Amino acid sequence: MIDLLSRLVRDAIVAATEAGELTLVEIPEPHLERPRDPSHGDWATNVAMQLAKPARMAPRQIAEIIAERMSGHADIAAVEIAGPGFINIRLSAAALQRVLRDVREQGADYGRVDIGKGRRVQIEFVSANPVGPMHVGHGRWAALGDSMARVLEHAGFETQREFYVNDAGVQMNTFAKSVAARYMEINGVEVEFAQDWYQGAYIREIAQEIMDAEGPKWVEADPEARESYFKEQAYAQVLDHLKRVLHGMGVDFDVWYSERELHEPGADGLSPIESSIATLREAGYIFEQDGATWFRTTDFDDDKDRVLKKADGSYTYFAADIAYHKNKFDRGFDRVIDIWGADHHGYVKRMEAAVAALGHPGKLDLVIGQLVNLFRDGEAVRMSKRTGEMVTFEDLLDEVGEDAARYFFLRRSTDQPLDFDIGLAKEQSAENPVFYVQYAHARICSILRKAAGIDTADESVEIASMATALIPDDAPLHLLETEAELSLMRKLAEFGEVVEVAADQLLMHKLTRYAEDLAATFHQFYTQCRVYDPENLDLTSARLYAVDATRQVLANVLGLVGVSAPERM
RNA sequence: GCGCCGUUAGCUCAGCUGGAUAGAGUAUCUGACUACGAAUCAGAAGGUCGCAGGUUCGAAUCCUGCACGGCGCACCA
Repeated sequence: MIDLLSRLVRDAIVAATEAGELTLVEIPEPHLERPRDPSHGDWATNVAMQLAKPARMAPRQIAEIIAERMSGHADIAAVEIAGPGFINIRLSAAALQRVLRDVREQGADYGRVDIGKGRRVQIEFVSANPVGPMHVGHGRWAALGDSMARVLEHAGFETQREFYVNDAGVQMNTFAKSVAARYMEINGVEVEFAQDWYQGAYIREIAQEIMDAEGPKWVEADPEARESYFKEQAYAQVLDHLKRVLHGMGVDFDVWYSERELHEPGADGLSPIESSIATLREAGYIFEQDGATWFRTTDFDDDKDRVLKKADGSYTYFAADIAYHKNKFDRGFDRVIDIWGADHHGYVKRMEAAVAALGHPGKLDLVIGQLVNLFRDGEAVRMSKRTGEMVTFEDLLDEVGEDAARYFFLRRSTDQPLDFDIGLAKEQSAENPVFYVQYAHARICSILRKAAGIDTADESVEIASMATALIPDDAPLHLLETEAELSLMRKLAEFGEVVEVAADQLLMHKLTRYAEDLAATFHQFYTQCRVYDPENLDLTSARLYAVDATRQVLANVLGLVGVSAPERM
């Protein structure tokens, strides 16, 4: 719709210029926006104000000329000039009614846009270290990244979800030592447990599982052999936990990328890390100093240069991450998105430097999400990974459920810290927005069942096909003309723009906001318009048509959020 | 000390690349179910957009400075 209007405005300007009514060298791309105030119409443009200077005419006079040439189109009910020179456009009822036909025709595909044009984008998110259970912040990234993938797919991108597993660092050794020590304790052997090892109770649980499976035979084993065996066992358990929890909330990764691959020599004898450093060296960004190998990130606006290879010969985490990102681009992605917690934001500059130095400037989007603070009954829940005092994400899911968790995580803009109130998320009341939206969907299904004479308890009926059979294709939609009906259709028409903005700017909270808007608009419509009326079957079928379209769009937006659209609650 | 993010109604937050009288939800008060789901709807009240300058036809939005809060600032990951 916006494209159509934009073209109409532009055509009007071109025509007026050709007719000599306007004197312009260049025709601008008109900017259309939705006025805040509904009395200003469905769309507005300030193009007349922008043209005032180049055309050397008063904005209102230009607006008159454009408006004159726009009116008369079947999709436009009115074109008005307002204020200093705004052109307010009101869509005709016919244009809005056509939206309903689009929804019915396109179904689950309604709202698709094509800003991606088939480009391949990879989204890397969560990427929790495999040394402990997922925490609540990881849950937020999981919800965010997965919805982002869904939205980008809806916007014409080919997407891939990837989890980077940091399974190669010293932390893995610390992790192994911690588990081994607990194992020894279980077997009554006194061991020293270092301050900086993992303190969490889950370490003991992992040790216990190994104990249960294999008995005490590792007590007498060579400490190194024990550690390396325990490392792999514990790692496997944690990875399994991560996959299980993520799958439980509907998040499935296409690729689990192991950092270890980056340290393995390839066909040319060089590991990916070594060869990516070689690439940077050829490009002239590498130097040696104090026995270490450095990457001159200050060439790219970083505060200081960064070490890639330490004096002791080992590589930094950053070196591995450079190799990893080189690998991503080598795999042919046109665009790469990383979602990081705010505690890693200090890392942004150097990563951007690396991607630019590798020859892919501008292809990396770093989304920095603020952290999650858990509250229970107004009290902050204190957590520390080090001391092991924590509510895991799995605990939270068990308590509030996947729908509430995912919905709450997406409700705030990502650069806003999230205060997550466990009590509120659990509450099944109007205070809880996820129920508000789901209720609208369930209510619609109930109306449809009612109109079709189907008992609410009958779960054998598939709503969508039932509705298609119930509501005729040629329902007299021209009967839909009250304000409540028009508002509903306007809101449905907005969905594509929401997808476009969410995809373009990676703003997932637009989805939940729209979902709540649409639900509210529907509830208002419902209050004012009786849908099922045996005395007026024409109007009934037209309204059922609108109601079913609303059901479809609610299902679509909830699908992007990753939350279920229940048919009864 | 430096950097990033934030500061908007009592509370939690929107405000789309500068636009018209700054919006929702919630809390408070008042109304609406003997017809489709009241987990709903309608109305009232609630603001110095942290502070001070600047840019221009026009600023919550852009620039500068300051204040407050969160998070970072390793040859850790």
